Amino acid sequence: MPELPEVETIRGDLHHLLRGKRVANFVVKKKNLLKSPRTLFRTKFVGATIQRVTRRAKMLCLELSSGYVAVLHLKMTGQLVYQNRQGRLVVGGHPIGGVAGVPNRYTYITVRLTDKSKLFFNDVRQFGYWRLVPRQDLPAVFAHLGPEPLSADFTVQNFQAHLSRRNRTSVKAAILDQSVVAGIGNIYADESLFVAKIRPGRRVKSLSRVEVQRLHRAIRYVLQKAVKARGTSFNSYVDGLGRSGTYWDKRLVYGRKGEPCPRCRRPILKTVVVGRGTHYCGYCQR
DNA sequence: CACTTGACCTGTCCGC
DNA sequence: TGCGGACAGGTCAAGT
Repeated sequence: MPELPEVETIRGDLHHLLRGKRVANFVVKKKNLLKSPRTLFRTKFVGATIQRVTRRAKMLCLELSSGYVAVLHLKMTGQLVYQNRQGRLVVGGHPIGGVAGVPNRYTYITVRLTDKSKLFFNDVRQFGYWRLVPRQDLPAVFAHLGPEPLSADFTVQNFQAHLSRRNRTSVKAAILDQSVVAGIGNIYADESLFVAKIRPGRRVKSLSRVEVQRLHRAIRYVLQKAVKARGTSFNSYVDGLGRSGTYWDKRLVYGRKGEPCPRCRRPILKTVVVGRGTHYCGYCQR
């Protein structure tokens, strides 16, 4: 699931829930999900206080009093579920229902805090990971990433410069490339290209200056709208913290094959671009 | 060098 | 109902 809006939603919730709490215990049931040694987690994660929760691209960072940062990636199916000390599952301070049995058989990491609350990491496909890196190494860890699309340094000029390094690919491949823009995934790529009225398979090189401007604007518009909606979720329980985002209802083309285009009412088409399911309007997008 | 494809895993859905 | 195959929101390494 998680692209920038979903990860940002989870970040905000977790920041309020975890800030100032100390890690009491860390249990890992699948060690392939750890990209740093378990012993490092025992010495630099356990016993440390979580000072804040931040985000870069689709990664979450738990910034620790030990001078280390836990860097988490949810990939396709990773979930973080917080359980308060009474055993209730909580989002943003409000108890929630609807999360199927947590912990469950896909709970591969459990963090117990000293106040008896817990953070569970579930991941059906086991693509997600946790790393632990010294804070001063973060710039190197993120060195390959392009600009944050919702930050001030994501200007048209900056976007153009990063895009032009992928002149020969499709524009969809380019905006999915995290070194061009950080945080866009398959859903928001299709949504942004629809708003910009550009076909996903167009070569980057063929884009006019105006089209690049439209795409830049569209990316910001779509991501902002999705963050406000708390992201997208596919069913009642899979947003990262157990509550569903509402962007799913607002989506324009993604997952709408055969449905009428919101602009011209012609049916939305589905093809494959860069090996990914791709939805677009064959009339509105050129 | 730039770009595309396969691999990593498991679950679900669709057609026969 | 069972079974095989395609597909799923991400990203690498390996291949062309």
